[in-house]
Amino acid sequence: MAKKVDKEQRQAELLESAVAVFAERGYQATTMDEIAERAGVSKGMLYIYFKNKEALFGAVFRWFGQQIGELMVDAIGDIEDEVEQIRRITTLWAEVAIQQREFVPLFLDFWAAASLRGMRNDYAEDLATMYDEYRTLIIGIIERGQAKGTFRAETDARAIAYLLVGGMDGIFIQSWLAQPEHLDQLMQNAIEMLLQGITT
Amino acid sequence: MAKKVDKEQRQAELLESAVAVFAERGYQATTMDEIAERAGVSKGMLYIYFKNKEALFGAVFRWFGQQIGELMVDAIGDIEDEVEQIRRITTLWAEVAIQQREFVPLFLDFWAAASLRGMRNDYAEDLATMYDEYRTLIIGIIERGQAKGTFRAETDARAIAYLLVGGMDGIFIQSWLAQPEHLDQLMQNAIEMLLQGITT
Amino acid sequence: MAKKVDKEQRQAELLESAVAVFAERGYQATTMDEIAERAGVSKGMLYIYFKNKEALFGAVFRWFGQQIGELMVDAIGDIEDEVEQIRRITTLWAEVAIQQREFVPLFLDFWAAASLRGMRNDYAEDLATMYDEYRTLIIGIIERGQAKGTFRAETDARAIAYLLVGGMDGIFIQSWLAQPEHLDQLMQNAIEMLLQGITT
Amino acid sequence: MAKKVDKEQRQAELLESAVAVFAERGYQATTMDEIAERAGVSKGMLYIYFKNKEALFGAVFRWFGQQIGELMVDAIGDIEDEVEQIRRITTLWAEVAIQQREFVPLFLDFWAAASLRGMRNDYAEDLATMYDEYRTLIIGIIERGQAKGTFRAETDARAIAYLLVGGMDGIFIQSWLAQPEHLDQLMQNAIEMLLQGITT
DNA sequence: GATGAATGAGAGTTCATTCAT
DNA sequence: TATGAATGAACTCTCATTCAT
Repeated sequence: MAKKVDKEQRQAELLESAVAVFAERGYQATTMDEIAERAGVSKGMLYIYFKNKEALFGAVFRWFGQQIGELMVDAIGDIEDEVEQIRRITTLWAEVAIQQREFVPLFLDFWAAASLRGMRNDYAEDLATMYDEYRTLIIGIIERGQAKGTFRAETDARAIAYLLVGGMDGIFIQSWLAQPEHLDQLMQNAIEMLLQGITT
Repeated sequence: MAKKVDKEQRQAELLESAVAVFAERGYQATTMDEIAERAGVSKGMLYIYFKNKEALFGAVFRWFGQQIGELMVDAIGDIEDEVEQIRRITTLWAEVAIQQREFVPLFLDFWAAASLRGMRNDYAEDLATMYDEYRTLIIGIIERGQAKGTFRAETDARAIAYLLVGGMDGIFIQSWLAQPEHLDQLMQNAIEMLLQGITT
Repeated sequence: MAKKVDKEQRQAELLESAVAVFAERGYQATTMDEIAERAGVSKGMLYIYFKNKEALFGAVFRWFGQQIGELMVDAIGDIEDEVEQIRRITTLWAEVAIQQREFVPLFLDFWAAASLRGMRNDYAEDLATMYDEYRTLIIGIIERGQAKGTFRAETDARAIAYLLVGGMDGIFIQSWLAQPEHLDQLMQNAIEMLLQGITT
Repeated sequence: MAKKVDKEQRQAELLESAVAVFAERGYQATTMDEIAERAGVSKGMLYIYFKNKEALFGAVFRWFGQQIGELMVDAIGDIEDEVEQIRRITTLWAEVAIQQREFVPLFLDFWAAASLRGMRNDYAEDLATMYDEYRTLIIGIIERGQAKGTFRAETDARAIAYLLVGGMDGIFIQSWLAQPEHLDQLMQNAIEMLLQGITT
């Protein structure tokens, strides 16, 4: 009886349009008109599904984090060896950095948004949580590797997790700016040297 | 002839105010009124010293890059040992990340700005140049270390430079979000493990 | 769907208000606020219907040109005799100059606008086209008159058109400045003498 | 003892610079900075010689009117025949319109300025006076011609003056817009036909 | 006298958000 | 339910004018 398009699907469509426009223009330069137009709905519609522009951005933001988290978990799902798992995650990151190049500005916007606006928003918290999950994933790998004897016992798993997650983010940015020819090789080499430092 | 203060000093004052407000509010949320008020001058004054808001932001940006570059060069100036030089740079970064915590949002804004607005701006280029200099500095250290036999000959100096510079940026962000208790220790540990992988 | 009034009517209303304010104050001194207030709408509304102030002025300008063109064509519509047609056009001009006195400044602004701003605007072109049409109308009358033998064969129709159109414009301005008591009589006399020069 | 440059000469220099810039940019777009720079003096200097921007424009305006008036008087100075005098004035106008093409926008600005700002300014009055002088000059010619029998007794000298002055102004504008190839010929033809109508 | 740094009121323009239909 | 016309606060930027030096 009600409209055919169910709410969830509609929301997903709006989100998709928002992602595209935010990535193209950046948060500030993006107008609600543009998102509505891209989604093929009225502007008023956006305000039914999302409280305001910032909430829409927040939704995009969380959706993205989820996607990446899933990718990471998938990437290591069927691999036993911990060293290989670290390698896979790195490779995944390089792939994303290369293939999804157009979303880098979006990430930078996420970070910028998270760093501001004081206590009002919860971006910072969301982002922190998101990264915490990534680090926890890596810490788990390292610790399992240590239990097996693959990684040195004295390795500071938390430090490695920070360096890896941070490093990959940094390389993300750097690659966007510098566009090195063999980014994937570069990242792989970097990780190998780090692995050399922590494997037995 | 001039009225009160000399032009260079006045420009520096305005820059200082701009840095403070941009760091507090972010580029977009910052108004020229606010900067002028903070500097204790009229709004029109800003437009005498800087063509427009973006140019002012650009000036802040370049000033920052210069500061950090100088800090890095100073930090390793009187040190002979290459391993120690790497450690010093890392320590410096940690110090900056901790002590200048309020400027992290500014950097995120720099990146966000650099990633957008197409070909119009030259932030991206400036930023790329800046990071290239940092990397060149590190590559120089590694290569000198390799010549001395401190670092393994097969070490990919460029990859290390990317990981270090990117990694430090990443840790910068991560530390801002997560506020780990012993960030400096964490970074030091991470670097030690990496050094273990590349020293002979 | 639409809120209250239909778009075309709304546009016409805004145009009307704009005409009034532009005529009163001149292009530069007119503010968008003032136009909006006169129209009883918000300032933002103006920007929905017209891209910017200049575009609004351009619309006013074209609307005016159209009105006058129509008046001229109407004025000679049901008249056979060419001499009489010339007289009618002159009379019309005098009527407009007298009755629509408040719009003279607007015309002067059109001209001033057309003469400036380099290639960016197309006022000059629009204005040239508009006047070309008026001249073509007059040339047509003269030539038909020549074919009939009413006007001398050696009459330079184009020169007459220039003198008439230019002359009327000039008289327009002059009358605004000097406010002669019997402008219509004056113009009629002038035209009669010119007609004496070109009729057989 | 005092400065070498005497006040009058200085004022004339400033005026000259102002004329050039106003003609290039139009009244509104012209900045006091630009005039000062062109004159090679400080901005403050301008305000010593002219009360404000409008006063400067007014001075330019009156200076121009004077120049043209002198040109007209000179043009007919040594000519006896009234018909020829009319022809000379027309020729002069054509010459000015062609050779001083860059000043047309300035005139349009004069007119626009004169037509606005209510009672505040005296442009309108100045302009009216100026044109009145031109017309008086022409009326004088016509009347002398009538006295001699060159022009028909029933000719309305005032109407002719209006048509001529207005017509020439109009042609001025038209020529600026349309840039006809043989403007001088065109104007001459027009005047000849008019003369045919009024000569015996 | 002469300067030009400094002012600040005021303009055009944008766009997130609302709400009558 | 869905729309998109309408709002208006807020922003950037300009420039005539002043006045301390």
